[in-house]
Amino acid sequence: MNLKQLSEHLKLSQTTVSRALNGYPEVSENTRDRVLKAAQDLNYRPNLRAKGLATGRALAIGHVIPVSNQHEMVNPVFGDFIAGAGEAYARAGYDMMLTLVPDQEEVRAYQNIRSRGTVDGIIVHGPMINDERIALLSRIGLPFVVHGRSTDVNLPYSWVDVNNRGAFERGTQFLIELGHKRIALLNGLEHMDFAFRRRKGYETALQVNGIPIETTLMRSEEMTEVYGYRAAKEMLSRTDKPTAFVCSSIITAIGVRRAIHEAGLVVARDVSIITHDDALSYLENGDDVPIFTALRSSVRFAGTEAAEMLLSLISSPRNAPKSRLLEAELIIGRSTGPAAT
Amino acid sequence: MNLKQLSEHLKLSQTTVSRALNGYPEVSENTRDRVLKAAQDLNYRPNLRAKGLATGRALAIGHVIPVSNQHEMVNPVFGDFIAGAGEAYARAGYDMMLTLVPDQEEVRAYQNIRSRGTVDGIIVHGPMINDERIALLSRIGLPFVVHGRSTDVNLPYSWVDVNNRGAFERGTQFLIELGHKRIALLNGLEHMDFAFRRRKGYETALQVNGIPIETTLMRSEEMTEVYGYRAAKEMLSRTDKPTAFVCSSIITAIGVRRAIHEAGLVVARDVSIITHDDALSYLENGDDVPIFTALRSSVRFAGTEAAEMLLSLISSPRNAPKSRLLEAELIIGRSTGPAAT
DNA sequence: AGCGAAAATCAAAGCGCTTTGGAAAATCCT
DNA sequence: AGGATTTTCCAAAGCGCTTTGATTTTCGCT
Repeated sequence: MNLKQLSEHLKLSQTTVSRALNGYPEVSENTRDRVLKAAQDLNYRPNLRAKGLATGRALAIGHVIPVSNQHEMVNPVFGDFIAGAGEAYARAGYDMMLTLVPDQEEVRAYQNIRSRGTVDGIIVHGPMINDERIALLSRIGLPFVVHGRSTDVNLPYSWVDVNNRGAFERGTQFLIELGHKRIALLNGLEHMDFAFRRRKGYETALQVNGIPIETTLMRSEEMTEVYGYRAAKEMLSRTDKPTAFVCSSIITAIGVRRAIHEAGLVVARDVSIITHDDALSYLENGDDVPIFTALRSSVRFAGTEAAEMLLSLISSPRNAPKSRLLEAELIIGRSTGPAAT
Repeated sequence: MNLKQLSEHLKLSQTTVSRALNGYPEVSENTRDRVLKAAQDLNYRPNLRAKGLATGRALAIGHVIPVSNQHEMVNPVFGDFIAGAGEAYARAGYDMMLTLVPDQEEVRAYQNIRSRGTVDGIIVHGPMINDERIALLSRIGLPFVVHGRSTDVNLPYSWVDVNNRGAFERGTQFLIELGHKRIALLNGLEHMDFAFRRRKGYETALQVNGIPIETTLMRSEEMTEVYGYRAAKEMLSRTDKPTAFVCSSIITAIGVRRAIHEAGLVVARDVSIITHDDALSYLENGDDVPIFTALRSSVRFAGTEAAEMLLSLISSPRNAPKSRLLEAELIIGRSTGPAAT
C-alpha cells in the first residue's frame, strides 16, 4: 500500500493525502479524518526511503563505533548507552543506525556516512585526546554529539560527559581521608579522553594532600577483569603494597577483588577498592548496600541526554553547540575501610 | 556531488556512469576507468536512499531488540553479537539498523519495519518459547534469521543457535562425575528459549544418573550478579546445601563466587561452579587457566554466522531456511573440584 | 565499400514521497 | 447578486538513483 494507491482509494490527490497525513493546515478536518481513518484501516505506512529522498531528511541517527584491530574489545557500556538513546529516538520517530569503523578508515567512513545520506546526525563514541573526528565532522557539516569530550580540541562542539576528573578526585580524596596513602590507579587506556581525565583527578587529589605520585602504582589498560586481577596481584605481592585501589570499571574491580582474596586478604579491612560505576543494567553494584564503594553515573541516562541533544541540534541547526556535564555520585559500599596501620 | 553532476563533468549520460560504477558489462573498459577515476577524485558517493528507492533494496539489516518494561536489562551479550554481525555487514556493504521494540507493540513494530522499507531483512534477538514473531515475520515475508530458536514453533525458519541443551547436560554430567549430587541450577528467565533448553539439559543429566530433580535447587531469573549472589547465599545457608552450581552466565557465576567467599567457603574445594561463557570480549574467563570451568561459545562468532546467513538468504530468497547449531566447548577452569564428602 | 551484428551510449520513465504554483469551490461582504 | 477572499484541492516537478528501450558507433566480413 503506497500513497498513490491510498489516494486513488480515497479519490483524492496524493498531495491532499500527503498533507492530511502530515498535519498540514490546508486540508479540511473532514477529509483529514477520512484520510487518517483510511490509512489506519488499510495499514498504510509511508516508505521512509522515499520520504527521506523527498525531504532530505533521513529520520535516522548514526552511531559510529570505532573498532580497533588491536583491541578487539567491545565497550561494555555500549549496550546501555544505546538503550537510553533508543528511547529518545523512538519517541521522536527516529531510527538508529550502527556503523563499525576500523580506526584507520575513520575519515573515509565519516565522509561515506555523510554522502550516503542515511543519517541526519551522529553520536561519536569513545573520544580520544585530541580526537580528529571532531574537526572532521565540523568540517563536513554533519550534526553530531560526542559522548565524552576531547582534551586539546578547541573547536566548539556538543557533548555529554561525566565529570570524570571531579569524580576521581573525589574518590581518591575519600580514600585519603580514610587514611590511605598508597593508592593504586587501575585506569582505562589513557589515550581515551575519559581515562586521561580520571588520572588527572586522581593525581590532583594526591597532590592536594601532599602524597607523591608513583608511576609504579598506576596502570592503564583495557578494562577487563583479568587486567584488574593481574595488576592487583602484582602490586599486592610487593613489600610496599598499596592499601587501596581506584578502578575505572566495575569489571576491573571484580578482578582486583579476586586478587585480594587469592592473596588471603580481606576487602575493606586489608585493602580498599573504589571504582567507577556506569550503572550498567546487567552489572548492578549490589542493591541496598552496594558491593563496591563507587562513583556512579548512569550511562543509560547519558545516552538519553545525548540523543535528545542531537535531535534538538538537528531540528534547529543554527543553534550554538550544547553541552551537559553529569556529576557522578559517590556511593559508599562495602569495599572501603580505614587504612590498615 | 551527485550522479548528475558527475556525469555532466564526464560528458557522459547518467546511465553510462551508473553502469560503469556498478560494474555492468555494457560499457567499455576505457570509459569505465575514466568514470571510476573521476568518482574517486571528486569523492562521489551514491546516495543510498535514492539507490534504495530505485532498486527496492535498502542495503541495511535490522536488529530488533525487545525491551520489556519489567526487565530494564540490556542483554550484555548484545554488544559482542553486534560486533560480529557488523563485520559481516561491513564486508557486504550493508548498514545495520537498530530498533528497540517494547514487547507489547511487537506486531505493529515489525509491520512498521516492513513497510517503512528501511531494511532488507532482520535478525531476531532473544526468542522465547513459542515466539509469535516467527510466524509474524514469515507471514509478512521479511527475510529473517533468529539468534536462538523457539521451541514449539513448527514453521521452518532460519536460525543460529548454541546447543544449549547439550552443553548443560554435559556440564552437569561433568559435575556428577566429580561426585556432586546436590547441584543447583541458576538459570536465566525460562520463558526465554535458551534458558528453557538449558534446564532440559540439566534435568536430563540428573535423570540419566538417577539423581532426583529438586525444584528448590533451581532458580530462573534475569542473569545478574546480585541474583547469583542472593540465590547462592540462600542455598548455602541450608543444611542440605548444594555442593555445586550450574550458572547461565559468567556474571551470575561471579555473584555465586561472592556468596561462597562470604560464607567462608572456598570455590572448587567446598563448592564447585560451572557456567556458560559467551566469550564476551570484556569479560574473558581468565587467560591461560580459565577462572571458571565453563561451557564456552563465542556469541561474537554467532553474530557473524547469523549475519552471513541472512545476507545469503536475502541474495537468494528462493532458498530453504538454513540453520546452524554451534557446539559449546567444555573448558576446565579452577572453579570445579571433586565433591566434598 | 557496404552490410549486418555487436558494442557502447543515451533519453526518459519510474521508485514513493513532498512541495510549489495554480485552479476550483466555498465563504464572505456590501 | 456578484466580486473579493479564503479554503480546499490538484497537477506536475523534483529528490538521486536504476533500468528499459532506442539510438549511435564500432567492428567484422565479403
